[in-house]
Amino acid sequence: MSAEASTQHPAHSPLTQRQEERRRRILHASAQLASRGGFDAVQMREVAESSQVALGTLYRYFPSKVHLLVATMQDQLDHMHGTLRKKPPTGERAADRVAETLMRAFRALQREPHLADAMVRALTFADRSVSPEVDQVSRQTTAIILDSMGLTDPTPEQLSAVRVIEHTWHSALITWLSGRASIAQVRIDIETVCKLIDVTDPGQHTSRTHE
Amino acid sequence: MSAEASTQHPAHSPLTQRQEERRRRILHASAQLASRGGFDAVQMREVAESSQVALGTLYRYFPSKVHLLVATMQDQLDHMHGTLRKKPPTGERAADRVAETLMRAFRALQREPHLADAMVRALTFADRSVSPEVDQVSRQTTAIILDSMGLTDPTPEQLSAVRVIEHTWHSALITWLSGRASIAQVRIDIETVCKLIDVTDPGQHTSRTHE
DNA sequence: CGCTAATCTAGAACAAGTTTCAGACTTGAT
DNA sequence: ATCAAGTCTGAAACTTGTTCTAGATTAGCG
Repeated sequence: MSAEASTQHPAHSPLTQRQEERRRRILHASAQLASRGGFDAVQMREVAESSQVALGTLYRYFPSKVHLLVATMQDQLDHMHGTLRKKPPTGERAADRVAETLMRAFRALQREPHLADAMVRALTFADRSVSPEVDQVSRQTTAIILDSMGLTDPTPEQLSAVRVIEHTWHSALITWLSGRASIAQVRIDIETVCKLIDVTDPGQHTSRTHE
Repeated sequence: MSAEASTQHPAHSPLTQRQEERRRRILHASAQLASRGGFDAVQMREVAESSQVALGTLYRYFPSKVHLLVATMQDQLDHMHGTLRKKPPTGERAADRVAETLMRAFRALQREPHLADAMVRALTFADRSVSPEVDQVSRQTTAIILDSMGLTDPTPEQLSAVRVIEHTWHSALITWLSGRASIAQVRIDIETVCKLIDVTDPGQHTSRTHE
């Protein structure tokens, strides 16, 4: 409950270069193994070996497998946010742009379904001990959605809609990953939930100034 | 890939009475342990011991911990559906009734937060091998929501809205269970997503014939 | 440079999910 | 009642996440 814990994590004090490199190697190995076989294929011993780090060290950097995978997700999300920024969505209405952005993200995940599996399963399986990290992922996701809406100063109603969109996004992803929903179904769900954006702000002409 | 597997599960042929009793004992032990300490407290060895069944037998009835917990959820859901039926929601509009029903279910879960944790974590962590069982839970949830709407013959749009509501329900539950959202926040999310019901069918006077 | 604290390593050990196996018990059909 | 097939039991073994330990290495500092 206290502000910051002990000297456990190297992340708390600025990392030396070698530590930064270790951290990168670990995340890379994690993503690589995840890409192969999903959540189960990310075995801590293998991650340690692949990244040329002792098992104990791996656990010093990431206190659990879930922490590691959530950190991997943060990493990938950062990457994706950058990519999405470069090609902003083109829809007229905010709802369309959000749906477009999420479907674009979804297609990216489809290219590495195993990696997606590992990350999303970790995210939803995370318990309280991972809350800060999961929250960070959530904030990042919110930022992406708000970005695509072109909003800098959302109303509480809009924030609620975004929250629900995120819920739907995660859950729809899970149903797809576990083979219980088709890609088409995911699209429908996303498009459906995006209607909420228009509901929370029906009057506003949310089309962007097409530069 | 074939229709039905080998003679693995006793569930496939009708159970004898003793088998039915064993199954009940197992589910009871599972729920009991889950109520104590959530997902982690449901340890297969303990479940086996509590229900006076050999470990191997437990695995014959439920091929994994996740299968067991999802079955536990089915069980609890059946129970809850029965309870909810007795006191139907009273709201005027369909959206209100759905929100009321879900909040009622939510309050029930709050009474056994550890049990809720075990069941929901299992549900979202389930992989493809549990798809049929998870699907069953999903159908049951859909039935509860449609019931509360008072619909017997929903349109595709309404079904989409219900899907999104379920997504939100699961995901909001997870954020609450992992301490990242307050009860108030969950209520807001549920109420927000329930607006979709009105969107998918704005004209219709969805108030029930108050008998 | 030489010291001290922190970090890293290799490897053993532990915990809980899952599998396996030999033998005892039930069940159903004849 | 008896036999065969299927089921249950108890216990050991195996897997993978996690923790622990003793010693080597590194980093920061006087």
